[in-house]
Amino acid sequence: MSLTTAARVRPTGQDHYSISEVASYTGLSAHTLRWYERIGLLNDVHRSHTGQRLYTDADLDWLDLIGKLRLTGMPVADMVRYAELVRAGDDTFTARVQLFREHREVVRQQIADLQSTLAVLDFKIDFYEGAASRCTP
Amino acid sequence: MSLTTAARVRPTGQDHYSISEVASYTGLSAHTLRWYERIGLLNDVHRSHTGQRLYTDADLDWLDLIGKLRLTGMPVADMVRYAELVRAGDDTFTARVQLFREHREVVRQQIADLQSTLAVLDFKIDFYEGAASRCTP
DNA sequence: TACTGACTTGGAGTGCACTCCAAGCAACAA
DNA sequence: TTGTTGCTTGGAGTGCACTCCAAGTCAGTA
Repeated sequence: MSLTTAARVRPTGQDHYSISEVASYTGLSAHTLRWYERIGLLNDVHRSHTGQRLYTDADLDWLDLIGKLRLTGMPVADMVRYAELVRAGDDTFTARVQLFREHREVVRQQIADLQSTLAVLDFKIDFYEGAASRCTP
Repeated sequence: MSLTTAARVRPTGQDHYSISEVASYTGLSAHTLRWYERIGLLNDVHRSHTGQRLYTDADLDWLDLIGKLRLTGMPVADMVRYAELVRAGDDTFTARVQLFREHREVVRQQIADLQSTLAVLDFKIDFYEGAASRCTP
């Protein structure tokens, strides 16, 4: 759910990255990157003359955003929907902002839920520590 | 991920609730409640003379806790592990508190991730609204 | 030339957390 | 007596998000 041990550095600013460089940067597997492309979550990636994928900085920016949304539990289908809106052009600004507004509420609710759970965890930990200290005074 | 339209009220304080009452209270389905019991996430539930489940207030308390942990994305297997520790008795206090400490860090990281996403969403929404207001001044 | 390693594909497989199904039983209403 | 409702079971099915596989291509090195 969090960072991997990958480098997470954009290799050189060369604006064309191999799939393994992108995998290492994003923490996604090469499999997943190809799958994202297949389902339309990523625009068709440029190819070298031998057919290998060359990702651009714009692709990495997009993957950064997707990664954030994914961390919030947004379903892949919803992210694909957003990708389609972006591809459809500037007429979809209203739809996009609405999608984000709705998702912002979801995220706020999640934060509230997590904070309430955090309170419970704190309480439980205090309880168990209190019990332990009473057992070993 | 959040509340359903269910009642979410403990019916009467009668200390024995049918599976459908518990389903309505917790927002889980009756299927899921039986499944939780089967996998050991819930202790064996008391039965009526006809074999129907009668949940106690203690069961509801437990389900409240499980629900909190579930909201934080704790895997069911980990929750089962905790349930086993509780069943194993007071010798497992240390293990339990360690489990909670570790999970607390996970939850804190999730909150941080969500807040960073929230900032991105705010930025995107401001951007799209700015663009919209420039188009329709 | 032979090998290694990184890449390509479509389709099949995996793990998780449910979710449903078919068949059956008990209590109650018309 | 005949429904209807609500419950029971083990096992099979579902949807999601990957994850892997087999067979093949290409570039670079020994």
